[in-house]
Amino acid sequence: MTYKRVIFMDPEIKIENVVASASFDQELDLEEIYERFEDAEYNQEKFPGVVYRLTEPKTAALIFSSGKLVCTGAKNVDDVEVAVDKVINKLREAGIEIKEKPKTVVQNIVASADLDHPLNLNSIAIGFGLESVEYEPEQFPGLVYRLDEPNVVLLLFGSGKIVCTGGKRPEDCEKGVKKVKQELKDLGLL
Amino acid sequence: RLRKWQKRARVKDSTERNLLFALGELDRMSSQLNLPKNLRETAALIYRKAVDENLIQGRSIEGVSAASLYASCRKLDVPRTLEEIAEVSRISKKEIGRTFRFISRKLNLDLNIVSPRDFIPRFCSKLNLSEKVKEKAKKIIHKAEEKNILSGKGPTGIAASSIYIASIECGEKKTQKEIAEIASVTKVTIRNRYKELVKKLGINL
DNA sequence: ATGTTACTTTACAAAGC
DNA sequence: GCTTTAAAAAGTAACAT
Repeated sequence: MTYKRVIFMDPEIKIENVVASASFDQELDLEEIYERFEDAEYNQEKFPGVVYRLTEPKTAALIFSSGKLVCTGAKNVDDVEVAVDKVINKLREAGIEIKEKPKTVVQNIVASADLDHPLNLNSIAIGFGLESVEYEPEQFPGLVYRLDEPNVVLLLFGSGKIVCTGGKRPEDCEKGVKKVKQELKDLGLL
Repeated sequence: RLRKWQKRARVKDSTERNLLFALGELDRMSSQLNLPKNLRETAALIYRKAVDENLIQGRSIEGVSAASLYASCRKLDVPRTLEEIAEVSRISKKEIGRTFRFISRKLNLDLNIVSPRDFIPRFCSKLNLSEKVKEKAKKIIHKAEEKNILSGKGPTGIAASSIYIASIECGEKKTQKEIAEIASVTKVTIRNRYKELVKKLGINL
């Protein structure tokens, strides 16, 4: 840990949630899974997938009859793999044949960061341009800022805290935060 | 050819029927809220523009009407709360809010950011407060803006708290409950905001 | 009067209505 | 479009103590 990390991780971001998807290339009998899992939820009327929660890592898996799966709640990309492995083991223990582990694809990463400096959202909205920003304090306390490169959405708060979402890789969030930080500096708002 | 012509006539027909319905909605909501004529006209202009840009697709006419009305109030810097608009509409304030954000982005309405100051004249009038209270409340807001202690806070809550403080300072005290009802915020919010304003602006009550 | 819980916003996949 | 899942930010609201 190292040098490289210290240098390139500059705008320390904390990954709060990772959403990923995967596909077992086979159909699954959700009724069977629901019966054999002690703690799974399944209400067809409510939602077409089985909801299965893991405590370690604390995540939730949504299992569909098509054999596709969604994993949410992981605090880092590696935990997604751990969670999916546990779901596979659980399925096999329940007597459901799973040929091999599918590739997981990260679909979204939510991260938080702190600029350690209060922000004037009014000035930022005007400085960034009312057309590229959304700030409606009656509806939500955060200022919504959409970036094209990287393709992420940032929520800026008066406290200086930031939420970055929409990234596919941790670097997307890193870059996004770095970019707003620089833009704020350029406008003399930080 | 004849079919094509008939189809066009039918489309034109329904478009006109929808426009009439929307204008009727705008008029109905406007009268219920006692909005002035120029504001109704602005709302109609915004609605027509939304139709021209095909923004109604996938949205209800009532929702776009309510959002257009909210937008026109914003355009003229005499904002109503989403709560107030929702009260005279069948659409929820959540949906009116999303529709409003959508059309204001697409139509480049370039609206000013809502300032708590914009609510002072209307709220004070409803509370029968004097010109002196209005001016004092605006001064409080101005100082708070300079100190940047308003970012992210709801403008109606700040307007309400400023009025609460100003009414006491001017000897025309109104209760938190009275102000809360007119500003559509809870008394808890007024209490929290006024305590913060008093503390951070060094006001002695 | 305070405390807890819950809802607002952002992104994203999944299958089905 | 909606439904469900997760998580953060800060403000406001609703209901309980």
